[in-house]
Amino acid sequence: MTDRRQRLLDSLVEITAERGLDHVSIREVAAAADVSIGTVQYYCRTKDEMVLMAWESLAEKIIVRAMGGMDRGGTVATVKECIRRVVLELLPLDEPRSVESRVYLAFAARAVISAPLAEVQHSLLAKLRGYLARAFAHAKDEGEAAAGLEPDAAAAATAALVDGLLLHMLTDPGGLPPDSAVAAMDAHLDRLLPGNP
Amino acid sequence: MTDRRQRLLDSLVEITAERGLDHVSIREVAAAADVSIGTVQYYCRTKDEMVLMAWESLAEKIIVRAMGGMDRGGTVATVKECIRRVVLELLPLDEPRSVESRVYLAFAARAVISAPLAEVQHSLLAKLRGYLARAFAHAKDEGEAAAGLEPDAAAAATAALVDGLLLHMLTDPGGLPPDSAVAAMDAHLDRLLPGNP
DNA sequence: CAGGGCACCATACATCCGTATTACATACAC
DNA sequence: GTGTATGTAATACGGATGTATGGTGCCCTG
Repeated sequence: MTDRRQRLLDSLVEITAERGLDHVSIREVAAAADVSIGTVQYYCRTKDEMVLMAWESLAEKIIVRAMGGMDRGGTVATVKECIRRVVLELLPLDEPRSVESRVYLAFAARAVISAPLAEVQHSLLAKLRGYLARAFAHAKDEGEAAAGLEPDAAAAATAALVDGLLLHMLTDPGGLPPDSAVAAMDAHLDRLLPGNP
Repeated sequence: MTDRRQRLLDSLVEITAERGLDHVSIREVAAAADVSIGTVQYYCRTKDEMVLMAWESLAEKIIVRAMGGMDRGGTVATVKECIRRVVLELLPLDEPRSVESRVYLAFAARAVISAPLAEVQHSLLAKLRGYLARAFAHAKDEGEAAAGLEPDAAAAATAALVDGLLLHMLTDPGGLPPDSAVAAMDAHLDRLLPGNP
């Protein structure tokens, strides 16, 4: 079944999180998943295809978890709280999300060079920005937004801030501890959507 | 002379910008700089050392240009304009800065894995945040800042936003064109430092 | 002029990589 | 029962990589 394929992609993610995307090889993935090289080749014709499939799999997982974040934990009072949950879900605030973020960053960095990977990144960011833009527009309708707020621009800035905080948390953990990152995000949202909660 | 060493590091940067940090090899660098493998080894004992030296060289160049940005172009009216010049200097808004940003991102992504590279990144971000924090503090003293602005937090958020915009411009150019990135940065600064210019 | 250090080069070696090929099982079709 | 598809494995091959080694010209000092 396809769970064999997924185990291979999970192994790739694991290796990438621990040692970086450059240390990923067919042999390493095969060993980590405890299968032969031939089996890896059976599911992924080429290494580039394997990396692309893993990236698609991870991007899907990220977007599902982030978007689903607003549903969990009962009802939400304000649009701001809704947005806050989504973006905080994307930051490396615990071990599993740290793994995910490290791999996300590795794939994103490679997307600068690889067109197929860039396509996945484009789709991921488009969904995130789209969701945020709708949320900001809704907040504007509800009168929760700051004067003159443009939903699309606010969405682009918020998405960029999330990834910037993620980048700095991962590459300079001493300079930007988790608390500061969350505080920066909260201050940003407070500026865009003033109000109590 | 040491210009030989610098030519090697420049070649490494060039290769990284065009094909990514994984395609950097001693042979490729030697060929790009039109020297022998042995010469590369003479200046850099190991490949990791070569990459680290290139990263240190680039980080220095980036910080000098960004900090120096406020001096160029005559006097500056406001603190906001001063900050704006520095951060816009860091975005990939033309070819040379696009090259620089691509390489910066490649090094930053590797800093997640490599401690020596992370140290350089920490130093780079500390200088940037330090400068921004002093600027925000100065703006606060001058009464140009929004109510309740905390210089350190504003600096961390601004630095993160710059790198987030950089990341999205490079990995999803279709989703975040240069104009939108500049607009997002301007809107961010307007929120922190309201006022005419 | 003798000699030593510096900058540079060519080559060799072991290792790892991506991929292709071949073979071996099991299961299901006819 | 024979044949065919599917999943898994073992191995081979050409190429690239990091590094070590030995050698060559050249300048400078004595």
